[in-house]
Amino acid sequence: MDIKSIDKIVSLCKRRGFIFQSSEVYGGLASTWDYGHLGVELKRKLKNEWWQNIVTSRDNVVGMDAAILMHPKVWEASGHVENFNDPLVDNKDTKKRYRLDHLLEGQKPEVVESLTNAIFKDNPPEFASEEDHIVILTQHLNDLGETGGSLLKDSGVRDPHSGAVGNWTNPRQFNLMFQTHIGPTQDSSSIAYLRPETAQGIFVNFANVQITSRQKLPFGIAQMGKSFRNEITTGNFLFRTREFEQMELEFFVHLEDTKKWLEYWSNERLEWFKSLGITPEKLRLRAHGGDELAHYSSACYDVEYQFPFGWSELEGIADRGTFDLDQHNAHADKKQSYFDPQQNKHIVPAVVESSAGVDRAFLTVLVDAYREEEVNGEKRVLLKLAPKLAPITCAVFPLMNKGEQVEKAELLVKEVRREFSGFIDTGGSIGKRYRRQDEAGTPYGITVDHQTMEDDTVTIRDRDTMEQERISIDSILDQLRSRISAT
RNA sequence: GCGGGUGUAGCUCAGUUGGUUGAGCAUCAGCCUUCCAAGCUGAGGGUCGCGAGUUCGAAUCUCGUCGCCCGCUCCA
Repeated sequence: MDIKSIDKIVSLCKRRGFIFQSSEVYGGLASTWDYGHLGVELKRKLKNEWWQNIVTSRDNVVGMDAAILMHPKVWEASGHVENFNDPLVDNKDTKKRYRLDHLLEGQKPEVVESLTNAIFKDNPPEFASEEDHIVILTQHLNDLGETGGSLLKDSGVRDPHSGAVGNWTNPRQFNLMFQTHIGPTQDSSSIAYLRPETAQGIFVNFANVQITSRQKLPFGIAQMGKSFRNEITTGNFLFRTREFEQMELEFFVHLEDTKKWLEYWSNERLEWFKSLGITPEKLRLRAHGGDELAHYSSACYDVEYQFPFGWSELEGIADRGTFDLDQHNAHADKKQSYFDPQQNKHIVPAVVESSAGVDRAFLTVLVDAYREEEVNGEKRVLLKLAPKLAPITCAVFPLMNKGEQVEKAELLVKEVRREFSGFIDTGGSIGKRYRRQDEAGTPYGITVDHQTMEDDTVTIRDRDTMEQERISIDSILDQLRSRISAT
């Protein structure tokens, strides 16, 4: 599948009612998308699959649902206020952009020294380490504002891409958290943030949930919901957006067991994606290198999918140690701890996190399902969605759009709807109606014909094979059940 | 944010040196009655992304702006 196929999927999504661009009538809002009538069904089914797999089917995981707005101190404790931003600089000559700290790390010692002298003149502070040195330089350069760029240039900071001294812009700070105000007036005391991850809602409720659910280590708390990040660069359709939905599991364990559980959940999560019918060869687990790890994490696996635009992350499974609970214990009045009966003392549990993007999973399912086939010299576009995920499970057609066949079809679609999502289509030739449903990803089509009127049988047609079988109308629900469970 | 590309009907695209925007598909109504999109008749749908400028006249030329795509960076 080539890179163009994302465009084809965007087009199909709009044409069939999966995804529309947000605020389209006002010219659109950058990288925000709305789910249409088919999209919302697919998304709900995807989320239900996750909840069923992570929460409902397990006795050691419970769910919760925290508010999007939280006390601002949550984000100070979590490190997001401090760390969730990156000063960036651009080289106007090469048009390349760098994170300032990464850029400085790669410079020669004399360049760093020259910068240090320029910033601190004659009394530089003590640097605990080389890393600390870079952090402090980055901070000061960022604070310099108007003169930062020329300072970089004068100190001879080179562009790793060209090897030449860069024509640098002033460093600019991007805070990735959306700020808002609580209360009718916008004074500074009312600043709040839209959460950049759902995880913190779980951490600050750890003790509440643990005590009320009477769970013992190891156990998990799961949540799904919207999160917001002011991404510098968005794109690839639904892949990177500023408003997105997460499915997160925080699994609390004894500190010495994190490695074991990290392996366990990494494999569980990879298998889950496979269970959605996604091509296994296009899924992989990739361990993070040391330099890729987030500030809170000591080990991490990504579940990745091979998109037309390359291997990209669907989900991160991370060992966060005791970082989060420690942070809240240091900042908050109320302590988050666990009484371990074996050791007869209070401990701070470590956590293994699995954090998946709903919209990314949605995009993956669509991209993976998209097919163009040649049938009798004609192109057939279909979505080979897993039947359990398809927005419409079964469409019903009267072969002729008249009289008793239509009445019968209306009765049958009602029957289908007792358990599955059904849709009746009376318009156009039967072939055209099958193809419409192929494009929507509907796995089964039931057709009422002349024979139905004589012996109460109908044909059921399979989307993928296009083969039909004649069945009794009494067995429709049984047929659908067994066909779905067989996939 | 910077660089490159792009924007005409729901979708895919035409549109000449500047002169009243077209096609195919889709949609809707009717006819036809047929198990894999192409039968017949008719209808609806566009301030050519938006705003200025040049011009007698702009989809077309210029500038600005917004959205989308690719790259740089970051992440779910």
